[in-house]
Amino acid sequence: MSLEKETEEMIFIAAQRVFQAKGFEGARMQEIADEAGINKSMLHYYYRNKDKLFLEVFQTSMKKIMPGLFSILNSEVTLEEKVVQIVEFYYEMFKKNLLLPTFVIYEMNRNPERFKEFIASMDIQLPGLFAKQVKEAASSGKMMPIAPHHFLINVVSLCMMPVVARNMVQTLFSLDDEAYFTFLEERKLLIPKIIFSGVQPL
Amino acid sequence: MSLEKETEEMIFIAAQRVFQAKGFEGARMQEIADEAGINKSMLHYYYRNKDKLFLEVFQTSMKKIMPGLFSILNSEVTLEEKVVQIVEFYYEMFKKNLLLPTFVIYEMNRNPERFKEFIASMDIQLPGLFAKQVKEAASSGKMMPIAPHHFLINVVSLCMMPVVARNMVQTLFSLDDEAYFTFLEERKLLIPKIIFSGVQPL
DNA sequence: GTCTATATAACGATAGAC
DNA sequence: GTCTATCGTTATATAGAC
Repeated sequence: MSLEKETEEMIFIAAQRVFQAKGFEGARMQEIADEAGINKSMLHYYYRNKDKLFLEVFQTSMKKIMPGLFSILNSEVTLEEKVVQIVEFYYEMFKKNLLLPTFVIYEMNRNPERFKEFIASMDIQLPGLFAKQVKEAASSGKMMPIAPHHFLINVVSLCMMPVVARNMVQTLFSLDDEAYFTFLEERKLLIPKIIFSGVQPL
Repeated sequence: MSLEKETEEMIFIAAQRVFQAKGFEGARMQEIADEAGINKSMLHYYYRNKDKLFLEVFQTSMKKIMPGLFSILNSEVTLEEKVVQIVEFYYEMFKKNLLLPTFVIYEMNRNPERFKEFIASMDIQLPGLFAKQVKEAASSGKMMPIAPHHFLINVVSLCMMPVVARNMVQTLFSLDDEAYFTFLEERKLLIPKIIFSGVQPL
């Protein structure tokens, strides 16, 4: 009988946990092995070296964050609906793994080339439909004129930053874990309001 | 004659650059020495070990980000003016050092206890005046009801995230360095508008 | 204070038995 | 495939001459 798949997957899951918690430089192969409950040399048997193991983890993490965003942006729904869907999409993902966005953002900066390669390999492109919607909404007077990339960055910033800066949020506002999750939940409704109406009364 | 102060300061400046670019785990004492143009053992002579050197850099970085924010929040100006000042304050700082926010946010998560100690030592506290302003604006009908910490996090998120995720922004939108700085400059005017009116036409 | 040389420990990676 | 033992390298840190 063979447990290869199980072992390989256990290693990968352990690597995800350790890399996401400690980053590439801070992660230890020994810790990944301990976390997976197997011998250290198994890591090299299945993934050859630390770089290759990391790359697998990084790419898998990227795939959780980027393609979903772009398929929403490209879909045939209104701008309002897109914002709601993006917020929902991200917060449901973050709820399962709070370390994911920090990991991706940090490792993206540590190795810009690797990120460029990823984007190229996925042929992710800025959706023309989305840009068109933003421009049309502005020219028809329904919205103030705003560059599509500012619009997009605003939504993503309001979603991600409170998770990336989790420790700051919890410490400054004295929130325990439960209160922090409530805080995130509140933002699901809040962010679309801020994007479209700011703090103006309804 | 003695160059102690100069040497110590050169080390500190070099340490800032290396730690902010590579993080604690990625930084090498040798690289800091090279960057400072001095011998590696000088680092230990002046700062004893890597941890102590790092702590100096981290605390100095924190002091650039936190107290200024809170003094604006506590000042006697309108809510609108506070938002304008915060955006101005952060973007002028980031212009000088783009790595600062990423460094602080990342290292804050890597060692939550150290951040708590810092906050305690600075007796930084959530400004009551600011919270009062937000509540009053809501109860008088000028603003929608919004928790003060959401309001604050929204402003900080819109400022910081595009800098923390610089590589993502530049890659996805194909911005060279000059275009990226223009992008940041545009946000100085944009962020207060989004906070108070969202994307509604004026 | 500043250097050279070296101790010490940790890490990634490999060899080889089973 | 999985283990033990170990190699080779690199990192922080220190000792000691000047």
